[in-house]
Amino acid sequence: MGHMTTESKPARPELPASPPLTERQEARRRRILHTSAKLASRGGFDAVQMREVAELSGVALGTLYRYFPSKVHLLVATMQDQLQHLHETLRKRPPSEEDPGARVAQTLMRAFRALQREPHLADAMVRALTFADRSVSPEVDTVSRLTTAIILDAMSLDGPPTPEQLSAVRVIEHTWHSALITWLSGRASIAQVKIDIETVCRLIAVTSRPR
Amino acid sequence: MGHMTTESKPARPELPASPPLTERQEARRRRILHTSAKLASRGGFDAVQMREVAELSGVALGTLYRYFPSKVHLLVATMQDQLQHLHETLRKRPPSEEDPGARVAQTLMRAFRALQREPHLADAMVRALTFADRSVSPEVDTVSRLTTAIILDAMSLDGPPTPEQLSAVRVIEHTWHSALITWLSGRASIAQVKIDIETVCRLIAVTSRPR
DNA sequence: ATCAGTTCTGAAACTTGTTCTAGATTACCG
DNA sequence: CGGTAATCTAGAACAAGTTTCAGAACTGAT
Repeated sequence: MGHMTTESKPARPELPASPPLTERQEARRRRILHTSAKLASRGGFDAVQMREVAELSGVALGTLYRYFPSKVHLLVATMQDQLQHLHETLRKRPPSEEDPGARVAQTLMRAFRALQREPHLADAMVRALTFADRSVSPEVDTVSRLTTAIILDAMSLDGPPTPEQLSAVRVIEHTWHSALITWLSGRASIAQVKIDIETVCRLIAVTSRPR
Repeated sequence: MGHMTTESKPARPELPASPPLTERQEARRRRILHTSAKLASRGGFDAVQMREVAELSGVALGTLYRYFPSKVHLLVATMQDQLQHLHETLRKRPPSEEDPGARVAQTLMRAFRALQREPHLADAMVRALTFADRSVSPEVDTVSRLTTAIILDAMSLDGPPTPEQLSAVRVIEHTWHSALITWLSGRASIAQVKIDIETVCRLIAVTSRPR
């Protein structure tokens, strides 16, 4: 995979992020993300080829790399994008269960069903996420924050979450990502993922009750 | 990363696995694994370069690929190897805690400290593990079974584990892998990983008690 | 409208995983 | 020991991620 060295970079001198993007730049960015999602839906991680993304987006390869400094950056950004949509969708139909743990489980299973409809896209995004090295940390962190927000939303707590609840949420996220990976690589069935999610969601009850 | 297509392969026709290896073949395999671990210890996933592994192992590139059909296969096999060692080491000093959950947490923290001594090696192995696609499933499954065995050992149950306990162990494994990734990519501190492990290990208490 | 600086393009080059091929070596069988 | 099939070697070739560079197009300020 080319270089992908783990060296520290001198605080990326460019990147169209700090200065606000012009309209055409925003459009380019959007076009690239769209192409990326389309190719990913077709054939997963391997099907997203930088040259092809550039070509289909009507952009030079160098430009693609200016917007997204690596394939992993691109796919993580794609995931951010998709997660935003998901978050909005989920917001509209809040979970119906009573128990907070059950609500979270229900929400995650909804998300899981959405991923099942686009397994290749899921593959590309999740693989990129777990393969990301330190240079992608900020972007991965954003994804993580989004996921946390979705779970906390599902819990619909009265007040702010306790540290214990936040720990439980972290563990739920861990389980969620890892369970997805086992499913995507064919080592776990859908039913198994469901069980794992339901199992980990019991932690919410544990951390809500006084010990 | 070259090809790495996701297509199904025709049930690998060769591979020195089914027929027992000759002595020289066993030696070659061992040499390769050793080189792999050495390079990985130096610079992580990226530092394990197939040409260099071949050269340092005194083996042609084609031979390396005959023994390990991809870089990910090689690194997962390396992980298998390391896990065996770890398992034996852990067996010698069983955890001292009373509570099963605490025993598991203690064991995993020991393993974590071992990984901290070779963070680059840990990086290479864990990244390979989570990046593995379907073609590596059998090997990844072996690693998973080893990990399960280590955790079950730490629990030192009286009888065979209940299905609920097995679910808890699965979730613990998920958390373990994912927490390692966040640590390796610099998004979580050692202390944070510790908290996550301790949090998830509470599930053992939950699933041991009658509900 | 012009100029300077940035951004974008097109194309080649480079890196590393992976595959392929022709010829040597080795292992095993009679 | 001789022959044959499997294995190994050396090296080229190929694929896809990444970098680089010269020049065209665009932007913003004057």
